[in-house]
Amino acid sequence: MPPTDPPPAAPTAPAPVGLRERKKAQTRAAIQHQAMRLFRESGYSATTMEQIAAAADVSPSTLYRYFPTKEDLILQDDYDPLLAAAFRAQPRNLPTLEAFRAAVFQAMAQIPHEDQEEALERAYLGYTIPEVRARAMDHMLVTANTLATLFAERLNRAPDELEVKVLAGTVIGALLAAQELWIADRSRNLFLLLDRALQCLINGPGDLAPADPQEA
Amino acid sequence: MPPTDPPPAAPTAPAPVGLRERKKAQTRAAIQHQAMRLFRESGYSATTMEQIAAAADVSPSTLYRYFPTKEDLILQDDYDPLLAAAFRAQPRNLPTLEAFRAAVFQAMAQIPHEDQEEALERAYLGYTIPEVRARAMDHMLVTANTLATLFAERLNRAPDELEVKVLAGTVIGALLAAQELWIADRSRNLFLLLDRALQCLINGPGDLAPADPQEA
DNA sequence: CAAAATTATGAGAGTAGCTTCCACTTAGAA
DNA sequence: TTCTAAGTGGAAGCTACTCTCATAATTTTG
Repeated sequence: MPPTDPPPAAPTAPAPVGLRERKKAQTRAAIQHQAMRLFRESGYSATTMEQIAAAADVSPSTLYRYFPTKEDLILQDDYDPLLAAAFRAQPRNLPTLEAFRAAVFQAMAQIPHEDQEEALERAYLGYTIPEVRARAMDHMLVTANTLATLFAERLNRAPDELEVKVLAGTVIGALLAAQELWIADRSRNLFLLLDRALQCLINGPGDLAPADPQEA
Repeated sequence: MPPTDPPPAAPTAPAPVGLRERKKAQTRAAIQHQAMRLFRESGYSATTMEQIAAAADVSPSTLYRYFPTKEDLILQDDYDPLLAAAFRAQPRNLPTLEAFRAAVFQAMAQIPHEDQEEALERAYLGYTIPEVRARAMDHMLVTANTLATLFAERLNRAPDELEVKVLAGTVIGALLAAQELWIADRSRNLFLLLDRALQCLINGPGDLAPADPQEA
């Protein structure tokens, strides 16, 4: 039911052991790296799949096997499982949203700094290029369902209960709000914005005072 | 900055007066109607743009002039201005979310029943076909910004304030939750689900009780 | 009412990404 | 070493989509 997932195995979860798996991960990384370089230098749409294949020293058919669509070159990563694990590890007495907020930061802390940089660059491209942004937004639906499942699990409720889904939805909405402000001014700290957005959900009554820009 | 919008004039807002405008609206409707029929009969991807053009009795180039992409055949409508107008017409003393809830139903009431049916069918297709869903989700961003502007206007705040954007984001999240439940079981009333989802936002503390499935 | 200006339409060729097919090579296991 | 399975490469086809220019219709103007 959820949207398309990358057929080839994800890069992180099961650390590659065999020689084959290692080469595969290597090829994937090389392709993605070269693609990002070309996008940076020549622009996304001006870069053809053939150019990327050539730069990464593989054939177009191989490229297509690793990244079924051009957008996947930007979108593919998989930090969601990391976040899920961090969330499950939160103490049960914490309110759901607080637990989520903590999980976000713990998960982020596990990602090497250089990978964070790259993820941010991909996030930016993923927002500015319409086709990619569309796919990225689509992935938000998957994330929303993942969140609903996690929340339901924690709350002893069904994942398809309206209230649970709404809660997950609001979190997604907060993420979007933070992301958008970051895109508008990338000198701001995305994670700080994210934290503040979640804080709005936590203490917010959902509604604001009409005129006064102050609410603590 | 917002995603691509349909270049040709929208069908609703300024009621077509001249002969030219009327013919244009007619052609647009014919194309979209034929496209939906073909999609229903043969499936989305199995239907080519040429077939649609032929069925609507126009040339492919004309088809592209009306609907720049295949997805637009499903996505194009413009009820957002209707909603905006309805929201602006709400009494100022109503809390923001309540005003929005009322606006949704007032706007919906203005849409002829048959058009509602068609909109629902398009919404369904727009969710089940991955490429289209991606574009639909992308449009959610535009809607989120529209909402932020409307809310900011009503609250005497800046539209790019985090709290305002978060509020708009949560509304989007609630809409998504309702839509998803409706997709899972289309015999349910989408607007009722939507209402309940918004209600969750209004009275919800944002967080739920852990074990008890009851909260009134 | 007729001519001019504006705008919609049609036809065609061209681009490029995605997708598929088949033959080949290479890595890992018995 | 031999068998098996998987990754790889080359080429071709399909189709969404773009661009240009000539033609036809509609509106406006004289």
